[in-house]
Amino acid sequence: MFGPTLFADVILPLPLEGSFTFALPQEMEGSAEVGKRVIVQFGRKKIYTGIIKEIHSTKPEGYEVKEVFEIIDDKPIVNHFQLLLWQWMADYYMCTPGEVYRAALPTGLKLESETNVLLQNDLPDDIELSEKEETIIAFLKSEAQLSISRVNEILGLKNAIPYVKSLIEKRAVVIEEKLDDGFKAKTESFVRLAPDYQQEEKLTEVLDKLTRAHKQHDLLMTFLCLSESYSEEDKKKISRKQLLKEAATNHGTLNSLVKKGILEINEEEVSRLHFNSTEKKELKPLSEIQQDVYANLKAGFQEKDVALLHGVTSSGKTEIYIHLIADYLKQGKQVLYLLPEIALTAQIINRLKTVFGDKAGIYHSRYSDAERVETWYNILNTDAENSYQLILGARSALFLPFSNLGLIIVDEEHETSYKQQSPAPRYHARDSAIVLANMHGAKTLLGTATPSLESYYNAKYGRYHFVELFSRYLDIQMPEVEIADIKTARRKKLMKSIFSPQLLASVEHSLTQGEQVILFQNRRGFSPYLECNSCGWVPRCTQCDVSLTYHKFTNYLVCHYCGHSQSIPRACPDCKDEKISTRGFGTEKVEDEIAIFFPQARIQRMDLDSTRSKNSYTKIITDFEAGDVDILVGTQMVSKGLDFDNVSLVGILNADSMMNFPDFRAFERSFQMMAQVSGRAGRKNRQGKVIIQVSDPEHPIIKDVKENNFEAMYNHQLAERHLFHYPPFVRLVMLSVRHRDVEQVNKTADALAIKLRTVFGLFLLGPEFPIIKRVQNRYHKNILIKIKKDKDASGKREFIRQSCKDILLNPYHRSAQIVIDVDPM
DNA sequence: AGCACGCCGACT
DNA sequence: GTCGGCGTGCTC
Repeated sequence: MFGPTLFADVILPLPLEGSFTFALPQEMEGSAEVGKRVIVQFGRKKIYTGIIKEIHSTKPEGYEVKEVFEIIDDKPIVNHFQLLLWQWMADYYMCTPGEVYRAALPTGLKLESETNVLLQNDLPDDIELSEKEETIIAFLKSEAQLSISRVNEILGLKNAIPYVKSLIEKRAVVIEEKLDDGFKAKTESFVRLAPDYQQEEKLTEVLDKLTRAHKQHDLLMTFLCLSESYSEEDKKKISRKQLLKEAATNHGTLNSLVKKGILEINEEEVSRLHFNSTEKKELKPLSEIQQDVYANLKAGFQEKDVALLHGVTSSGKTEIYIHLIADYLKQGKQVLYLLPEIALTAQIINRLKTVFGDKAGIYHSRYSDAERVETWYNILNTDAENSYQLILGARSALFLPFSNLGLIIVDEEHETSYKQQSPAPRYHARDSAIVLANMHGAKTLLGTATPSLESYYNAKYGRYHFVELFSRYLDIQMPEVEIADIKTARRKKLMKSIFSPQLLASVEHSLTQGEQVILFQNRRGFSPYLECNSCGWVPRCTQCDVSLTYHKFTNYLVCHYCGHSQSIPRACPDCKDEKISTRGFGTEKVEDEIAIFFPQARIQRMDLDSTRSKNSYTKIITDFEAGDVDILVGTQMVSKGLDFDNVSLVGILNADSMMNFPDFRAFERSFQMMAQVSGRAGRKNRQGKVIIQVSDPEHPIIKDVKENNFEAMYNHQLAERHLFHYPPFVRLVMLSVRHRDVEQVNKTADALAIKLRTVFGLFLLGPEFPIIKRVQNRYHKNILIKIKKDKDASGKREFIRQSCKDILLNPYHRSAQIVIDVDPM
């Protein structure tokens, strides 16, 4: 007997280490290829789509090999560069290749099976069934098939499998594994002339006959007019939707013409991507300064692979990017332009679309999954006519099947949202972009008005090429920054609600001038929490260890960690007092309070809650741009990617809350945030104003913001990071031990720490409870490891990985969960 | 992750 | 006695 000769190592979308080997049946030997998807059975019944990582002829020892069910693709959908990137990510961020695969592919490309329960064909009617089994059968008679989750739902059980199993034994039902269809091409109906009527004479004849059927006559005429304007290649077809709209008629009329055999309707696949081949505009010429920067960057790329462009807001960075992109596209290279999710606004997209037209594609979470799949295929087919050469996208765009990258731009490089928090892979898109670029021999450009300390350090010490651009475009002046000392104001009873007198006066002034105001409060909701006036009781989340945030609009208390919400207690459960009042303030409260002082002003709020629906975000921005809003109240969302022309005042309501955040990056972040928000003030020909309300006006960070002194802030922070061993001088790895039971968390975390301390010694901090020690009923305890940069980093990583594995092998600890976060933010 | 198996407490 | 909980082990 001859066994199979070829085997495929397959990556499965599971949190399991390594890949799994399947046998390739003879008939697949020719078509199997690395990067193609395969359908395989894994475990007793589950079916998954895996990716072929390698093909070889080494028969694995020690277990029975299963066969590949089917090869899905004609051509690989994942290329060599991608597999390399996945491998690097799994390695560096200490997760499994399956987890990377999960994150990388749009959902429509990874099918997973679902178990369906079906009625046995010749159902014997003399079987005895329990009540629950009867229920299942009754439902099956009306619904034909039920998923396991549906069965659970019907029976109101968590796990109904035993009942299904018993039914199978009684030969009443069968089960089958069904793959979701996943991606489906979109179809549209097209109308064309039937072959018999394609000659002129025939048509005239028909039109004459139709004189009595006015509607049909008109419809046919409309069709002919429309098809006139199309070229031969389109074979004179018109979309049904368009035809009916133009002819202002209904389906019936069209159907009559079809019945008479004059017209035909066909379903055809169409693209979901929008190609509108608009006239492309010429590149705007660069200003002299921009031209210098452009030349400087190009020269820098001759020597270094990464460049950092530190350019103040409105310095025209985007214009420089556009020229660089054009340059790489001309060389036939692909370009990836990464932006944080919230900065991917219509503004920036339109700007690039007008220059690059159909060469530019967009990829981010607000696009449907089907669109993402089409974008994926589009990039895969590099030689196709409509192939994108430039992709504008959020961090996940990193995973697209680029084959020929020349340049990656990471805009707003300092943004923490580039780091994926969960689930694994907890990757940083900026750092991964640099790695990806290296694989392609491409260059990376990091751009920002407020560099991260990491990038700044790399630039300062020569790892990156460094370019600074300090003059604003059209010589717009930097805003004047004023500090409002709210501690003193409060003592002197000068504060009006949450506003300092300076701020109110300035808002008044701006409004009378017909100018717009932005108020920034880095906290959503109405109040951070409620508190009982007599006993100090604070409502807390039942699942997590946090106080609930009060949302006035919905009149609910919401947990910002798990999303749990509940209504407001009428009285304090502890002391029965009915006086419960709000403490602190969020965007909602700012919105309410400012309305009291300026009742005639049009106020709009922009935060996670007000932009939840699909188009609300764009609407708020267009309204604000159009001048339909006087005061915009928002969280950090207002600081991203918006170019407003008429904003003369920016108010930062509570700088303390950012600076007092217990994190070693708090000062860096506060500085960046304040600088970014300030950048929204002062456009065109007048100087804008920024008012920062803060309790400690003498704080060095406040001083640095006021003087717009980047250097001072960076140098001071760098010195501190150096002294206390924090990034960029060391690499951090955060281990989070989680368990339902506090005692268990303590014990497991301690055991892990002891093991790790043998290598890391004093470079291990903790274990300690984070500020939020319980999330969704699980206790967390963190261990922070600092890895010195000069040492063998990959060996250390391996040691950490192994230690976690060892701990979880110990029966005493195995019920705990350990989450590894490399370079946590 | 998902699933099966096996052990233990609390109810018809 | 069985139902349903959860801990444990395995998947090419």
